[in-house]
Amino acid sequence: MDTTQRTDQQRSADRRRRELLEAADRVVLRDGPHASMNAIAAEAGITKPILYRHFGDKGGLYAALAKRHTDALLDSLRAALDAPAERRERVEATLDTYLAAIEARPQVYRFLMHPAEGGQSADQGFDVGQHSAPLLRRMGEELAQVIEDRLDLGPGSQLLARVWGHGIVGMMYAAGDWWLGERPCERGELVRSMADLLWGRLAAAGDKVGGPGF
Amino acid sequence: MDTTQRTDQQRSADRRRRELLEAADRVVLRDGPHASMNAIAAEAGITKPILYRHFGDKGGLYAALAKRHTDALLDSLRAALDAPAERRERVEATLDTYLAAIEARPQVYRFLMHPAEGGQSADQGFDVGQHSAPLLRRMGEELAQVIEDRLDLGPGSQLLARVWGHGIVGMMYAAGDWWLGERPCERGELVRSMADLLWGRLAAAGDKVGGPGF
DNA sequence: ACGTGCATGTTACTAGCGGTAACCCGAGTC
DNA sequence: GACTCGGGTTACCGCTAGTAACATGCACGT
Repeated sequence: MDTTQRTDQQRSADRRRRELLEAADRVVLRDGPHASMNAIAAEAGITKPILYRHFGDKGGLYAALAKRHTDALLDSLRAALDAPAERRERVEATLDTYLAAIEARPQVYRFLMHPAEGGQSADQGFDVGQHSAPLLRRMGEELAQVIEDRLDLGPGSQLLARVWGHGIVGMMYAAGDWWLGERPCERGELVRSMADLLWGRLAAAGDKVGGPGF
Repeated sequence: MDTTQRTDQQRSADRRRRELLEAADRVVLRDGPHASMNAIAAEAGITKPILYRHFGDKGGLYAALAKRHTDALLDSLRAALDAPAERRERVEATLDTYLAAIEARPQVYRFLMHPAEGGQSADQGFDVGQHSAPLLRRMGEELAQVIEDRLDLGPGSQLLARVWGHGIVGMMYAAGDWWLGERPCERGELVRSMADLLWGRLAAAGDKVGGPGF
């Protein structure tokens, strides 16, 4: 096997792949998560079978596409999480970073959270597991790792960290989604409210007069 | 218009509708969220156009189906939330009820969280809003109402309650989904870990030795 | 008794999707 | 010049959601 030849080919293929991904990106941003393979191929100036040669199937293309955006988002989240500041400030910065991202590019967000179900081949056998968006899982695991690394949680810390990682990410997700739809307040206010929740204000709050508390 | 006649017709139509929904239920439970209209019609012993006459389109059928399950789940959650006990106990009971539900019937859960995207007619115009599952939204609003009714949160209580409602529901969702996929622990342990998070243990935890805390 | 609505049901179709087989062509190689 | 081989296309398959048009049976008014 000719090694340099092989690398040349691979480089060319990789360039093509990136071009195709960029075209796909444009289409998904324009048409939403239901962008068809035909449309993507047309945008890239080619026809379907090439896409299939490069990405296997629609799920493969969408996975590749999602990976880019997910990586980018995770990078900025890591940056916010690693900043030199108090814990509460970091938490707020991370929440704010996430919200700013979904606010700035809602279509990307929508695509990442709803990878269009990926056809029926993927879930034949009905595994149930991993039904939620890969982005959520990855964010959850990442946050869990940080929590476990940095916090002293005593026995059972690993499990606790993972539960919290996924839980906090879910909180961010659901509250963010609701906020994005209704825009009931400024971003900062939402951030503060969520941080308050994480800081135990739910447990500390007093009952309202007139009945047993929640 | 003959009123009794009309009610008779309506009652008959309603009965039929319920039968069809039950058939659809069986198919969705068996085949997952991608159950086709053909399959549902076959299970009901009829053919497609009847389904379309009753439910308009696939989204309508799925919405009707989801509403039943969502109502049922929300009823049991309300029961847990309204039990006469301490706040922490109630929170744990509610979390446990939710987790027990998704554990007992994962296919239903999967269906409720991923209503198969509902075709492209629904999101033409690309609203972005309300992208997450209706079940999440409804649970969030419901919980928000309870929080607002029962807790004394001072100024801005309404916004705070809604953020927390959606946030807690999201936490439950993501952690539950992860747990269902990996089964890393008993249900009770997950419940306790989440309650700990809500009770402020994240803020209270000490830094690990060797660096600035999270 | 007889049409006339009207709900219920069917067959047969369209349009579009994901995915694939088969062919096609130009560039490099012996 | 024949020969392979990567990049590309056309034309198709099977499946889906959704619909139009046709059939059937039961209640009604006259």
